[in-house]
Amino acid sequence: MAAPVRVRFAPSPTGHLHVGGARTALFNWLFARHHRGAFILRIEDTDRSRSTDEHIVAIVDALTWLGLDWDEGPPAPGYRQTERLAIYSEHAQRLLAAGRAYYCDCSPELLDREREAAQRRNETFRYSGRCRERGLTAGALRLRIPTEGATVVNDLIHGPVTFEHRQLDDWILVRTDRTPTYNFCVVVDDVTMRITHVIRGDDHLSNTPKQILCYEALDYAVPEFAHVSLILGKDKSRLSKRHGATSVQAFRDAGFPADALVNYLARLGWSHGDQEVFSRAELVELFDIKDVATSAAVFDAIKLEWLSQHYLKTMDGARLAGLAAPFVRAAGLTPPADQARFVGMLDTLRERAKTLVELVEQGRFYFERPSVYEPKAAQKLLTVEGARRLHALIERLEAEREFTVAAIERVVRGLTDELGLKLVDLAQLARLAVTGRTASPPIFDVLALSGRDESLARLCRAREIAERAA
RNA sequence: GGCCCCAUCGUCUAGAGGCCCAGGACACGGCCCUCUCAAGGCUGAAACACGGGUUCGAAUCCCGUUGGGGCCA
Repeated sequence: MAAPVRVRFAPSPTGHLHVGGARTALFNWLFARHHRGAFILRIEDTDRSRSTDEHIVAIVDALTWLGLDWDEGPPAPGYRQTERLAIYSEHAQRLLAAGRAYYCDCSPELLDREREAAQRRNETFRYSGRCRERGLTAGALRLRIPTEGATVVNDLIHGPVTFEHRQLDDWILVRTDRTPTYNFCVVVDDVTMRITHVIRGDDHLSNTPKQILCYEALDYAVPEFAHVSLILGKDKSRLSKRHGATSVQAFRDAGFPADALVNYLARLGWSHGDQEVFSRAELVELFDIKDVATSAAVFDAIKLEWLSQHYLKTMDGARLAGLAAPFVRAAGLTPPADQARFVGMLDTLRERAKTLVELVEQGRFYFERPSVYEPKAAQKLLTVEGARRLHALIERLEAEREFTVAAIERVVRGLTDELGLKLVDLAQLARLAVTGRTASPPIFDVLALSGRDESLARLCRAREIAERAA
C-alpha cells in the first residue's frame, strides 16, 4: 500500500486567482480526490512587498466558488510562509551543520561581473564557488551542489528530463539579510507538509533539479513531480490581462457557472477520448495526470461560452434559480416571489444566454415594463393597423377565462385566421408590446408567464402609442 | 546568450508503427425545423511545421532545422 497522496496548491497572494493558477489548483484537487488523498492550500507570501491579505481573501473566495475545497490550509494557522520562518532557519542550520551549505560574502557587484563574463563566453552563469571552503560564519547561505554528474527529474507528464550539474550553481538558500529564498521555502514546506506529488506550472521545471539537490542534502525523500504547461493568449504569448479577463473572479462576475469554468479548465490540456462535458464526479473518477498534455494551450473564451450555455441549458431549475437570483438583483430588478414562476421564466431564457448576465439582460422584460420599443419595429408595427390588431387581440384575451400558454395560443391563432394574417404578424406585434423587442422567448410563454393583468396592461399601452402615432 | 520544455484543422484535442488519403468538440458556411431570437437536427470547408533517417509500413521512433514558450533575470 503506497503512502496516501498529499498534494498542494501554493499561490502567491500578489493578485487575484488567475485561470492558469485555477487550472493548476484544479488538477491538484482532482488528483487528490481521485486518489482519496489530501489537498492542501498553502500561501506563499514571502514576498511581503506585494502580498496582501485582501488577495488571500480573493484567492480563498475564488477557490471556494470553484468548489475546490482543501483539507488543510487557511484559515488554520501554519499555512502561510510568513508564519514558518523559524522552520526555514532551522533547516538552514541543519544544512550548514552537515556541511551541505556554506556562507558566502561575495558582493553583488562581483557576482554581476562574473555573470556578464559568463554571458560573453556564451555559458550559463554558475557561481564560482569561491567561498566554498572559506568557513565563513555569516553572509548568504549557499547550497553546495556536486560539480559532476546530472540530476534527472522524472516528470509524470514530460517523462525524464536531465539537467547537467555543470549547468547548475551553488544557489542561495538564505540571503544575507536572513530571508529565505523562494526555492528553499518551497522545498522545506513540501517536505514538512509531507507532499507526495508536486503538481505545478511548467515555469518551475527549470528550478526542479536545484530543489531535488536540496531534498537530497536534507536527506529527505524526493516527491514526484508533474509540470503542467502554461495557458497562452490568442497570440500564443503567456496569458495576461491584455488578453481580456483572466481572473476567476472576472468570470464569476460575468455570470459563468462555476461548473462550466471547471469543465473548461479541465479540458484545457487534459482529455479523455472525445468527451467534452464532464460532471465533477466524472472528472474525479477519470482524471489521470498521465493524460495531461505536454504542450501549452490557448485560452478560448468562445468555447468557454459554449460550455457555459450548455450548463445553463441543462442544469436543474431550482439550482439555476439560485444562481440567477443574485444577478437579477445586481441588475436592479426583483425576482418574483413565486419560485415556480421564476423557474418558468428562466426555462424560457436559459437556452438563449451564454452567461447569467446575458440571461438577465434577455429577460429584463419579465421584471419590468419596457421603457422603450425598438424604434425600427415600432415604426413598422405600431401603426393604425397595428392598433386595430392590438385592439382585437386585447378583446379576445380579456374574454378568455384561462390565461395559459395553450389558451393564449388558441386565441392568437384563431384571430390570425380571422384577420387573414400570418402568425408572425400578430406574434411580432405582441412581442414588441410586451417585451419592447423583436426577439424574445416564445410569445405565448412570455404572455402566460407575465400574467393576464400585466400582459393586458402592456398590450393596451402599446395600442395607445400606436393610436397616437397614427 | 546558455539550459530546459513544446510542435495534429483558426482553437481545444483523439491518435501510444499498419484500424488514419487522420476522429470529436468550439468557431465558421449551407440546408431543415420555426411566432422572433435562440436551441436542435443534417451537412460542408478546415490540420499531422520542415528536412533527413529507421522500418515492408510513421502523425506515431531517432537526428537536425525552424518556430513558440519557460528558467537563469
